[in-house]
Amino acid sequence: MPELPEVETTVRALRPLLVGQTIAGVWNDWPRHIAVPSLAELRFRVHGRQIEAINRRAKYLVFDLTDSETLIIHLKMSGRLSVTAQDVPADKHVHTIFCLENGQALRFWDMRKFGRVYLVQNTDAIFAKLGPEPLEREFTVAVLRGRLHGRHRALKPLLLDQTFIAGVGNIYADEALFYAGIHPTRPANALQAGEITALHAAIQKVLQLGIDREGASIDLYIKPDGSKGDMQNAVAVYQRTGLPCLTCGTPIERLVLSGRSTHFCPHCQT
DNA sequence: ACCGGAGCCTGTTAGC
DNA sequence: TGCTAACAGGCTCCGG
Repeated sequence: MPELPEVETTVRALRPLLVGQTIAGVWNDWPRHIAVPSLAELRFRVHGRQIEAINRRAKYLVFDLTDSETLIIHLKMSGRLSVTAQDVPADKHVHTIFCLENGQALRFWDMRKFGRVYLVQNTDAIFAKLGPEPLEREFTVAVLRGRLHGRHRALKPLLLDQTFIAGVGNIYADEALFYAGIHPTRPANALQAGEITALHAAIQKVLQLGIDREGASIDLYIKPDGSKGDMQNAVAVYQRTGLPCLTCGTPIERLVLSGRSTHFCPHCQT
């Protein structure tokens, strides 16, 4: 399940392989992969356009193309991107391929077919509602405090809400609450000042750790070169149900909040 | 305005 | 043993 660190790792790996390259064509065997526009129009509009830059916004990969076209890819929970020679046979789970003029191809592997491709000239419709980028300088303790104010919702589902904060998913939400020492069911507006500071620090800490370790290869995520990340070896609570807390030894517990599995230490998180 | 839940998918796993 | 049903999860849409 690619979250901010996994998407960032993917962006960094793709950049040297794709920036400056020109798109020659699009192969697709599952048109619903293309959210907007139609497959036919996407083919027409990306043909001959060069990839000028690749960046990340929330969990989206953002490819700036020439002529103000922007190609956006969301990996959702099972998406993987890789760059290989065009003549490499496609795996059955590859549903979209961008062929390049240099003989290489960007392949979108997506076993569960939740991922989506967008091609737009104005990204506002896709990005307008997203919350702040948690690793940007603008995301201060005061900003977090302001966004928590007046919210009654439990913290875990709130951290997963992309309009509240962008890029955090199930793994890093659990990890952040653990390091902040906050129980996942605590209402957002019940946090003390010190807890908000701790939560802010914990969010940044776990996301940066995830980037430094090149993502968590827990479910289906692997890096574009096919190798695993290393963050799965550094999780404190995620999918560690029944195992001893790294801090106090108490068995990690699991509960379901808003339909999402949630892992926490009942002793350290209050 | 806010929030929870269904639905989209398919490989894996638990249970009969 | 072989089969089916439940499960996982990011996000959008719908209803309370």
